[in-house]
Amino acid sequence: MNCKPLKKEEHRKEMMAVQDSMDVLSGKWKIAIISSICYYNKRRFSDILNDVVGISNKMLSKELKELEINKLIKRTVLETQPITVQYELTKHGKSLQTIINNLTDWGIKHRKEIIGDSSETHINAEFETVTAEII
Amino acid sequence: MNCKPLKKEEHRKEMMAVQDSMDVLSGKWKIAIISSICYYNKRRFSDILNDVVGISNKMLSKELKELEINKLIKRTVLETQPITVQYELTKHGKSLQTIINNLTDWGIKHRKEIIGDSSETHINAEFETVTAEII
DNA sequence: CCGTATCCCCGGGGATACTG
DNA sequence: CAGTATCCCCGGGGATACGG
Repeated sequence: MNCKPLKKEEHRKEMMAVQDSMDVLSGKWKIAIISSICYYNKRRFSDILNDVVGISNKMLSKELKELEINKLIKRTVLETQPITVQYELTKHGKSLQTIINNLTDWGIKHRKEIIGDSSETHINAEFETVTAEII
Repeated sequence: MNCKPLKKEEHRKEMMAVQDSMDVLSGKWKIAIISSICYYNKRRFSDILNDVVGISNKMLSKELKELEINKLIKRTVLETQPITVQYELTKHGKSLQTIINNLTDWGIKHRKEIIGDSSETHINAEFETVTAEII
């Protein structure tokens, strides 16, 4: 988005590229998953399931598959008993760090901009726990 | 995502921040809209409707509203006849440029990584035109 | 343990028509 | 022109159960 100096044609290509990135990252849980794996370096299915609060096994399976297709993570089956599976970031996956750091910084700026506050909760956090079953 | 050196608590905060950013950006059309406005500097509703291929007026209206709530764009009603409305990026909106540039660069890298190719079409492009009605 | 299969619901979002 | 209102469909995604 260098805005001004670009010809329309180049602008179109830039937009496609951004969209490609977003397609890879914008799944509901992608970043949380990447972050979990990155934080622990190597991580197993059930561990990630615990790290990423709220995700179902179905979704985790699906998101991991997509991340693998996009070559961001590597999946390794360990011949333990019973079988365990290990996930880790590929080089390509690690190359996301800059992006994620920028998104982090901007997210903090944004929070201040919007609510002038750096409270605990995620801005769009859901509050199911509050509305929990009464009956 | 500085991965290693962070305590769990800080890691949690970082993830929230990234998620805040993604919530703002990951709408189906957000980036295209921002990009359109940025490219032309000031832009009207119907113009954006044309720029962003495939978007409906309903969605455009909705997305613009969200962008405005997040203070990324400024909406100005012009007292023309009939009325026209002008959208432009706020300072906060413009602060996204770094992010979007990074996403652009990464998107290009990613395309090469995945298909070893820099063809014309958007990776996940839909191909409805091909499967168009035969009957 | 690591997923897949099945069921089912809800809301995202398109098409179209209408208003100020 | 710049949206709202209405209708309606489809698939994302949760809960649960099952298989290797």
